[in-house]
Amino acid sequence: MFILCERHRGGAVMADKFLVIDGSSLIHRAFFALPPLTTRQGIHTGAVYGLCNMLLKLLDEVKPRYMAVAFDKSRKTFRSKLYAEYKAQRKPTPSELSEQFPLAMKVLECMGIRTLELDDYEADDIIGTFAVQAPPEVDVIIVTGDRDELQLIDKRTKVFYTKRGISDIQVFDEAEFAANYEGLQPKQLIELKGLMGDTSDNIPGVPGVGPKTAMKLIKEYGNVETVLENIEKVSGKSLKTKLTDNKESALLSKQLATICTEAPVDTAVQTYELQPIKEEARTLMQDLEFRNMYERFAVVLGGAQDSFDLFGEAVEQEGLQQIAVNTPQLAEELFAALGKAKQPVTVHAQVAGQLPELYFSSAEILADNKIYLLDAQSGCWDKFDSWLSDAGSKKITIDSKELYKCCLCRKVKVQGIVDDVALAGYVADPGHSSYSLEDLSRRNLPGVLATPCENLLQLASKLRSLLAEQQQLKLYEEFELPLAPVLAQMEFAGITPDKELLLQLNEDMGHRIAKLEALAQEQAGEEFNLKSPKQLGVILFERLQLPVIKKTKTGYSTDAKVLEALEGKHPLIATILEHRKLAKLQSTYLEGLQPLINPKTGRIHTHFQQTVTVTGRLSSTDPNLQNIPARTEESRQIRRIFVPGAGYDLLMSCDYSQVELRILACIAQDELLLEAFRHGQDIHARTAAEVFGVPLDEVTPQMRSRAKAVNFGIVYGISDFGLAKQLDVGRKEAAGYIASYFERYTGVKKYMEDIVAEAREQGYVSTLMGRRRYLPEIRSSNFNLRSFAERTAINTPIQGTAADIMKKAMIAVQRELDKAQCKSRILLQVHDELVLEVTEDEKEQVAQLVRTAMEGAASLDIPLLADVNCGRDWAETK
DNA sequence: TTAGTCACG
DNA sequence: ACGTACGTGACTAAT
Repeated sequence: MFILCERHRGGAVMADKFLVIDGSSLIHRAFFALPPLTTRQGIHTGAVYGLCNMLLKLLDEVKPRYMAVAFDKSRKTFRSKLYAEYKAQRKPTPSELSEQFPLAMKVLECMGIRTLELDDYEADDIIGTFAVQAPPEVDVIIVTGDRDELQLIDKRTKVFYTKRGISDIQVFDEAEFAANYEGLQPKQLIELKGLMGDTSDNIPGVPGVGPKTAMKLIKEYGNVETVLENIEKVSGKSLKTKLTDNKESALLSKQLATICTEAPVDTAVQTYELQPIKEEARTLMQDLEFRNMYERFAVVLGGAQDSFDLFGEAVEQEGLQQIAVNTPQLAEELFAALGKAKQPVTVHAQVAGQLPELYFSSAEILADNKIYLLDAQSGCWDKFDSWLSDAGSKKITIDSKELYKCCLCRKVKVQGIVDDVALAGYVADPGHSSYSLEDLSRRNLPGVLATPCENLLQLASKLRSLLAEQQQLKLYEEFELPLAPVLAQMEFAGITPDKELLLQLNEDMGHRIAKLEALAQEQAGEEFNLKSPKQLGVILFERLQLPVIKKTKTGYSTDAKVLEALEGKHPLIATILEHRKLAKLQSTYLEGLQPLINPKTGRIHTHFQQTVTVTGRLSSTDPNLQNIPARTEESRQIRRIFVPGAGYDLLMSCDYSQVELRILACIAQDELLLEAFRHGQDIHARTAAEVFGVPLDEVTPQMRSRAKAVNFGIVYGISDFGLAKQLDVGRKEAAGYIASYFERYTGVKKYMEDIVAEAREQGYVSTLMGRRRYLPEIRSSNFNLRSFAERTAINTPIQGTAADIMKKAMIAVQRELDKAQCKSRILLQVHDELVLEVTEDEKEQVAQLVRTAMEGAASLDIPLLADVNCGRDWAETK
């Protein structure tokens, strides 16, 4: 979402960062530190691969606005230095190393990152020039494996120095430098070098003066010149002689060690601004066999990503003209073409860098061998807003949510999207892992690989007829298609975190974890990584000889169940359990959420995936806001982080009460279950009464909790083993519960048998709304596979129907909010819960509206119930 | 990249 | 006589 990713400009909160990389020293480091990776053609790529990985990390962490990579042009001294290392380490030859430089430069340039080299200058000098001449409002960060460059540190210039290898970075600013160099100024580094010299750089210095003496002298006199003026005051006769005899050498050495800050390079910082990655980089990465590298860069730099492959390729292959709409004439031309289109127009939205782009095509436009590209910077976009929001102008797309979002940035509500082929493909068969244009075309248009526009048009018509055949058109048109704009609104809105609280909780958690770590080391009697199940296994089961309860494929199991069983046998166990819990909370929720707070909006914009799950549920990623802790009081504190944003007063949580069991009752037509719900009974207590054969008012809390587990188990496709494990009772006892359950709930029992038989016959199961899931393995002769498919057959109609109902509810809630022109809005969906942001004055109205919409989303034989709660944070809404 | 672990409904 | 609850995503270590 470009508008949200846009950098702060003017009145910036943070200064722009200029990342200046010493390509030579890093390649050198990487070359010797990393495994000698080669391609099939025998090209050494290890060092460049390492450099790329490092850049990715830097881009991600530093988020620079500008970047340049400097290389040494004259590499003679460099080479001789390398040869010694080569002899010592038996690594690839220096000539192979020198080949790394042009390769690295090629890769960087291909990605759109500027590289620099200059005759008669070293990388140092180029870097020094940037450090001094970059505009004062820019922060400069130098990344290097060369300690000399520490002399460039000043208020706005930091050095990331790579210690051994390239992954271990030490950050030097003025304070860190002082701490490492006994209080010297960074600029005094050259004075040190002037006296002690540097053999690897052929700087002679004063023979016989090493780091210790040099440091002492410079600390006392400040610079080489003053030292030389005061030779007679220096203690030690031989030192006096050495200094006297090497005055010239000392002064020359100082000069040699001084990095030039006036190299003739282009210092106009704008020309180093990072750009979205160029498409050519993809091919080069493939040639070099760098897996995922292009995509990883595309993520940090921006640029076309996967689902658009086909567009890019087709444009080239077919010799189509891609027309960037950036003049009023071209805008007029496109506008006319859109007006003339008899068939729907295909629109593809994507975010390149920070800007949304729309690609337009249609059968007619294609006949002219054209594709139009419109971006937000062109100044022509306004003209198309009305077309985009005109319901009569039919549009076909893939990923309509992205299109909605791109236009929401401009406050335009897109209408007239008649097809989203990804959603169509997903409804037709939700079992695939990808619904990209390429994969959809491969699966549904065998042998036809045309232009993206043609593929979209063909896919839309083909999938439509398939859906009609499968009686899924309604599901597609009335559930999935209209849900997309609702999700777009939710993602666009995002949810506000209380950043202060987040940092506070993180700090507290950090202290608690540190204490536990120390305690664990003490209790174990040795140091080990608590986060490593493997190391922990060795400690527990070999050193401490604790009984092995469970094994995994690779060794001992150390999961919470196992640890709980061992609790009490050794004090370490309790420490580990506590540490695990806290470390999880910290890394996933406290640390993990921070980078996902959008700097522009200050909010967290999750992504709701509409084509991921096999059951029809949504999923949430980057971050996953559907698994924020809730189950224990302590972990629920994390939910306090989520608060109403500016202009809102409360969060409102609306959740369905027992949807899945209600749905089970209806699908199974089980009289007992239906009756329980009709009478509004506590469903788990009622189940307990039935299973344990006692009157409702004699059900104990333990009986109720067991019955609750039975109810869950039923929905999952119960087994005595699973239930026994869950309840921590014997298998026979669990089997007994199940038997008595089925004795009472005969409708449920029959449903389970029938649905498995139906799945076997048809090859799929369906939800009440006709959503299908194919289960080919239900006919497998492999017991495991078949059993799994059978449990799935039982669960999917229940989970899937619940998902369908929630989708319908969301569409209704959004419609009603819009109709009533409410400011309040939906932010999150957590399977059976909606979270909204509301204003105090709309509170009652919205509560009423949401409850009505949710409870009316389906008419079953029994009523649906939704509970509504408000609070000043998410934890309070329970 | 995979396996283990654990957060949610 | 098989070996097991359904559906997700993120983080970490180790390959």
